[in-house]
Amino acid sequence: MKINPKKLYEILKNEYGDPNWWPVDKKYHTQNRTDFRFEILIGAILTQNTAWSNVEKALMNLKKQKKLDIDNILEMETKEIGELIKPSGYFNQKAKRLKEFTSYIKNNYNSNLDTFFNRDIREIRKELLSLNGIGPETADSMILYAGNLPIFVVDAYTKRICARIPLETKLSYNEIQKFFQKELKKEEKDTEKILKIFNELHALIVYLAKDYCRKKPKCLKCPISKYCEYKKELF
DNA sequence: GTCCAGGGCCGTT
DNA sequence: AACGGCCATGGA
Repeated sequence: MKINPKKLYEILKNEYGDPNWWPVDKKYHTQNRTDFRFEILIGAILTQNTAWSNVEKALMNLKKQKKLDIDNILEMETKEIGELIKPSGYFNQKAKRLKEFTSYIKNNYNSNLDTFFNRDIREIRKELLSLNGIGPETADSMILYAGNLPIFVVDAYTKRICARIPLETKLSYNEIQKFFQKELKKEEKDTEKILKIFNELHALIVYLAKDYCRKKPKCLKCPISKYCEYKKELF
């Protein structure tokens, strides 16, 4: 049986419902008069090749010290940032990346995230990619989940699932992204709904990959197994 | 103890 | 262009 991105979305949506993504404690930001989008931007860097449970500990450390905003990040020495974000791993390079990214926003956009995101997506993306430590997935996560702008995020899970089904043979980041965006826009014209699908489908793919499409897959109960050619180890 | 997680950079081929 | 080594913590 054949499957496409829209069908995949419908099956996973039926399986998992509304994903809670990207998790942010908005009450914290309301009380402290900080921008919750900044937490998403920082989280996007902290979660690079790292379990979210570890990122939560790092974000919690920053919140406890009331350092989770642009000016307070920039006031800290890189070493001090590293101490707070240590649970998220790679803390030396991530501390440097956080500081570089944050100073970029302050210096070029006067710390105004509305100004930063209220532009052409391709411009935003190009700028993010020019910063050290921000690659395609981090940039696109920032644009989609902090900027609330329609771009499809590809990660290692998406590539794995595409290869196994198979959905798309060219497995480079850009090819997979183009494929999903084209296919999903083909079936849905409403901009708001496209944004919602981009937002949710990436999250749902992560769930699927964690529960079933693992490195050692659990195809037996996988919700898409009948659409997938990769059924080597049915246990 | 081993494996892996919501990647990206840099050097080598 | 593609690949390997490296970065680091914590949970399974």
